[in-house]
Amino acid sequence: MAPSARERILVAASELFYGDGIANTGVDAVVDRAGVALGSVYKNFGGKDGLVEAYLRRRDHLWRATWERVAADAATPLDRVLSVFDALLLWCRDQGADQGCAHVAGLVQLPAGHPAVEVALAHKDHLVQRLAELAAGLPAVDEVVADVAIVYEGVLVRMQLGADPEEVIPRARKLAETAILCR
Amino acid sequence: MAPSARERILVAASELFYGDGIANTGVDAVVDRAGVALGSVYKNFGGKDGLVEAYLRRRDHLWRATWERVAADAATPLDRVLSVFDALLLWCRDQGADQGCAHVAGLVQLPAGHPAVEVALAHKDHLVQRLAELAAGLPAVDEVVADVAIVYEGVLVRMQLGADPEEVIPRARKLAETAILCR
DNA sequence: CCCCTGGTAGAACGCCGGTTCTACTCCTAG
DNA sequence: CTAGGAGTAGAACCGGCGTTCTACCAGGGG
Repeated sequence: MAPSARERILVAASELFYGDGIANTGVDAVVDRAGVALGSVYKNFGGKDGLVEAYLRRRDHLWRATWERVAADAATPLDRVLSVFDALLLWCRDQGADQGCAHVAGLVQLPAGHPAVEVALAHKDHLVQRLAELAAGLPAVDEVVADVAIVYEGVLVRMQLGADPEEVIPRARKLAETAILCR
Repeated sequence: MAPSARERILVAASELFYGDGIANTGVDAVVDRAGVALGSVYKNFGGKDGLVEAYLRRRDHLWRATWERVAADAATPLDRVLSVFDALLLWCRDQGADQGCAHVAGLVQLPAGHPAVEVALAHKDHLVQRLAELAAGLPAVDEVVADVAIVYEGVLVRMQLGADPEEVIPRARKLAETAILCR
């Protein structure tokens, strides 16, 4: 069956908010791209703020799913922490990440107090939280997580600046690995 | 003598654009904070776009100056590449960087084709360019630069997410160092 | 059969913010 | 002394965009 208006809106918003920026994307543009009535946006999300929040929430959901799928295949604690990079490469191959992290971008663009801000912060909290769980078994877990988090955020920005995912993500993985091993 | 209106505007714009976001900061807000007439903004910068461009240009200028000052004190090629982190720590201590990199933020917020976009890109070009020059003498310069760039961008994002500069910058420096040495 | 839910279509409102304009003041170089 | 550049103060314009409202339509469960 045809996807619901809600889903179509969310997909269109995702592409536009991520590609052109949140402030630069009008509700009208989302409506046009989704091929949907303006009212449907307000029926489903209550307004642009709600739409932005749902957009980040959905992206968070999708990311966690692909990461978990990849992490499940990792055997050792080392491979498990480094699975963020494998998941990221997978993510880039079918979604692209040439605008960096949508949640960091959200934090930059949204005014303090915007409902979507806490979603973005929760996304990042979850990142280090989950990294710590996956690193269990390694010595100095906190140190490892802090290092991996730096490299992870860094590679996202580098891609935003035009770096090739296929080249830079493996490099980041290696970088994080030697940081963990050569301590 | 009292600073010129142009300078006052630039300082106020810097604080507001960086702290609250570019799109979220109206020209009026800049005018109020600078204690200046609205006309002075348009006399000096031609409009908000020009002001944004000048804001990023000035920040680029300031950053290069502090980096060069720090880099000049480094004796070995290793210390020279790693001087970005020393400079960053210095920068954070008197300007703060709790919103991450202003140029990356600019790229996220500004529509494609905005005059300030090329300023931001030039800033990042210069970063890797200068890193390569400073790394001269080390084996595999390109690899080193790519790694350091990742770590540098990463630590900026981590600070934006609330990490303490005094803790995370030294960690990033160490991280980059072991990446270079344990190759 | 009917009503409720979800969706459509389009007009209209209202505000915010970037921009422009005019008139006035102060200071300094020539 | 004076002309011009820099700055001020404030009003006014206007376009974009988020939001609201009304009227209408399809379908499925009670």
